[in-house]
Amino acid sequence: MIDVRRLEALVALHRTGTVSAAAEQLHYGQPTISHHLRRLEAETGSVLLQRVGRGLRLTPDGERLAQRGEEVLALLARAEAELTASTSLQAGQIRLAAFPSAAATLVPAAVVLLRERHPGLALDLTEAEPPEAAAMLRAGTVDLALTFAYPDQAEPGGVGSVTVHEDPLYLVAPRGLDLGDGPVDLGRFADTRWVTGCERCRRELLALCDAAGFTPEIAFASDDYVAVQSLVASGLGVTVLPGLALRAHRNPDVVRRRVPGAARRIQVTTYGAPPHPAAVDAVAAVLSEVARRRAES
Amino acid sequence: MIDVRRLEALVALHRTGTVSAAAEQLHYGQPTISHHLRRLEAETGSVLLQRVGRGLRLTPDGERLAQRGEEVLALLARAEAELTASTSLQAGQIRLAAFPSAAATLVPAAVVLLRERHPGLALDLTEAEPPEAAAMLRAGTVDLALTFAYPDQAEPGGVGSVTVHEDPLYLVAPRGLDLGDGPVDLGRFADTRWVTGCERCRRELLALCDAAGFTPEIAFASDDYVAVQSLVASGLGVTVLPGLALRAHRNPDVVRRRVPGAARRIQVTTYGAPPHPAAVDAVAAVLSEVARRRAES
DNA sequence: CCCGCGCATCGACAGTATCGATGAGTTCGC
DNA sequence: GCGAACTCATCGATACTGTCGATGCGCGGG
Repeated sequence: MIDVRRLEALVALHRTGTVSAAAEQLHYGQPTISHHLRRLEAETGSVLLQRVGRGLRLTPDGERLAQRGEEVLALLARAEAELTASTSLQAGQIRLAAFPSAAATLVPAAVVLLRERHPGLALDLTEAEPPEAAAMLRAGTVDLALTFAYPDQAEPGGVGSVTVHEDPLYLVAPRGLDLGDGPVDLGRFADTRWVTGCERCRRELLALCDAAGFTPEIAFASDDYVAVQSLVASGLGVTVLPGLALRAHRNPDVVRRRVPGAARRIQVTTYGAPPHPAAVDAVAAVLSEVARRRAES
Repeated sequence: MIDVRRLEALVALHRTGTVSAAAEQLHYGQPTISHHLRRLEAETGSVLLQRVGRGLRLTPDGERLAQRGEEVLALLARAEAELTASTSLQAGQIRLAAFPSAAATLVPAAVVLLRERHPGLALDLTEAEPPEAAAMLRAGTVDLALTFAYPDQAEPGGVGSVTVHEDPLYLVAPRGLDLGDGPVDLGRFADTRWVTGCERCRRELLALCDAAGFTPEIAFASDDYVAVQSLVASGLGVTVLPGLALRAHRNPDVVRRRVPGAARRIQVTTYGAPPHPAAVDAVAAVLSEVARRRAES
């Protein structure tokens, strides 16, 4: 493989016309350029240069190689510039996975903030529930994920998460139902029919009801929080939904009350251990800040 | 500037998936690849790799850089291949300057022979009288030239010539003129009107006539040997033409006789001193051989 | 004819590419 | 659950070479 430094010397010679000028342009000494040129000829087994008077001239082969070399150097410079742009957060494409209610709430806000802070960074969003998101991180399909986890839930392997928000859970009931004031007791709904969300949410619901001393009768399950609210509004039963889902969409025919002590953790999840690429850290920071603002409001 | 060897390590890692396999592919030890990757990250200030389990994975930045690196390596390989092809005479474009009568005789024969010997080499012909040809060699416009010189003529500076053929000179007269047998004596035409060729040929003609004891009356001058023969055929006068010009074109209405001891040297002229690029030497050799064959026939 | 300019050569030094040996962390199988 | 095997990181040693300053050589200009 041709040594690029030698090519650089040839290109500089081609540009400047003399070895000394080439050396100056590259901030080298003149013997260094001479050395590289001689080695380049020896290593390629070609005649690239010709002494003429007190100067040098490129042979046709040398001329063509210098042109090729210019392309190579340009491509290298371009690659370096791209990398620098990405490292300095002036450019880049970050692929983000987020669960539906975050995709509808946190992500749009994060996009706005990211555009403000790092105009060159672009987000590419994919909707995915936490287990899929972890799998996508492992597979390298996405660079970053917004996930959630319920208390005492183990983290999937290979990924690292930082909790950025505690998302309280709400009991959601049809509008006609009088929930009274103060904290709500799930036990009141032991004999009511229930609607529940995705697999993981259903497990958490079962745990909550178990703590309240009963086993709920599940009438319907859907991971679509809009559909779930519609079912509740139509009087099919009650449900428990996290705050973000209710913020993303609020059916006017349902009422809600916080379930004391019940919450899920909203997490920014990355693959592997730090350090992460600067762009990944930047997007993670923006997501954290958006979540924190949401928590304060 | 990014070091290409480090890029190579990154590309190999990208291709193979593990450092060890990359090392094997590049015929290096594993610590060498590790070293290059670490240095690449340090020198670019980027996070390109991530430890995962007992292996490594490329970050998005690393992935992009690996792709760019692949392009760079491909371009380098291509440049090297082109150069090798040229050096081994499998490809190449040689620019040749030749004076008109050689362009019409020697060059076509050389093209045929060249195509036979080195099918990859291509000739690019420019017509030029010897002084122009020397200037073009000096300017780098052509790589090789066919020139001619009369005896005692000094060689222009910066170029080197090898004589490949002695081209005899002929007295050319209208068909009706009886030239008799045996060597022709220019003195016979002291009172005839003369036609002559280019500047240099005219000087040689004057020298020949001077040696024969008279000064010719020049009725017409043209560097076009076809036109000169037409003028002679129409009875305007007589002329002296070299063998190649008569071989390139022979007006049926003229007769010729050798001028004893008069000849011009046909030369292959190159720029500067050897060594020359292999392709230049190859074309020069073919031109020499064609000229030698012509001399023998 | 001599001076200046440009390249080649030489010797020396520093930087580093490379390797083998070894250590640390992870995965897999028994 | 523990050991074996695998993968990468680290370390020290060595040889290579990129780089420079000094100097020699050849050519062109004053």
